[in-house]
Amino acid sequence: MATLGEFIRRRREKLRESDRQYSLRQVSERVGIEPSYLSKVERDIGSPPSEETLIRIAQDLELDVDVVLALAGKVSSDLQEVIRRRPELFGQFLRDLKDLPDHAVLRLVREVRDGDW
Amino acid sequence: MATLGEFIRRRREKLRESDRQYSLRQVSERVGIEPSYLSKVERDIGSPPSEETLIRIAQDLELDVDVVLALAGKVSSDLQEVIRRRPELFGQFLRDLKDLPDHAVLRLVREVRDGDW
DNA sequence: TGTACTGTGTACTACACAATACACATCCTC
DNA sequence: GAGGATGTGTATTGTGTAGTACACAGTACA
Repeated sequence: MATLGEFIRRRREKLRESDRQYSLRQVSERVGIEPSYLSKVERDIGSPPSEETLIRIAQDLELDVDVVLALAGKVSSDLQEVIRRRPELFGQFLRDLKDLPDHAVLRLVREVRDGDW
Repeated sequence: MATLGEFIRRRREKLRESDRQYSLRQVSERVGIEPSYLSKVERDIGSPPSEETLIRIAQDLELDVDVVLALAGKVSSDLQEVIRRRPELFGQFLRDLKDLPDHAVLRLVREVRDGDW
């Protein structure tokens, strides 16, 4: 798995092949941070940006927010909120799901979506 | 719902009715923090303790760790880890479950526990 | 060939977090 | 009524977070 910095840099350079708007400076300007800071982020120097900044970066580069946050060692605050509202329920549930293979979890996902809840 | 401080204080005073070992000072000593700090925590003054400290408090008072962390606005780092390992999968899943009533989630919990996974 | 843009290095900073240290007044209880 | 235990007020602190500011060297291109 890539680091946060590698992941962002690769994506930005990919987008830049077909669109000059994706230089480090232009992205940093749209996102609202200093170019030197984005440069550091892309080289994994220092602590990763805040959740808000990571979300803006992910959006500008059309990346999955949860994946970007995960690479930064974070969990989106709205997901945390889901757990905090019912800590016993979701705490236990997640620990039960922890080691289930993807396909088993996906089966549950489909069940919830199709079911008559 | 009670605040973190109220919740801890009530529990400690309850335990203390039948066991003098649960004075603020004695709990703080077992937990490894200053009495004045625990006093502030119980009165919701300042920012809540770190995850590690909250876990030790919860264990000393025999409280559910996830509930105590939730009252402090936190989510246990091992639960966060579960999400960070598979952010797309669990991100979507949790958002799907967000508004499901308890009984429906419990049905899923039982399914996972009893099922042939 | 200069000017405009590229990414990067160094120094600095404001703020929040997670506490400690210690004195103080009050209360049991023997 | 003396000594220890109880909870609390005030001041202070070290560490990490999340950046900014700005100068600098290399590259592109017109």
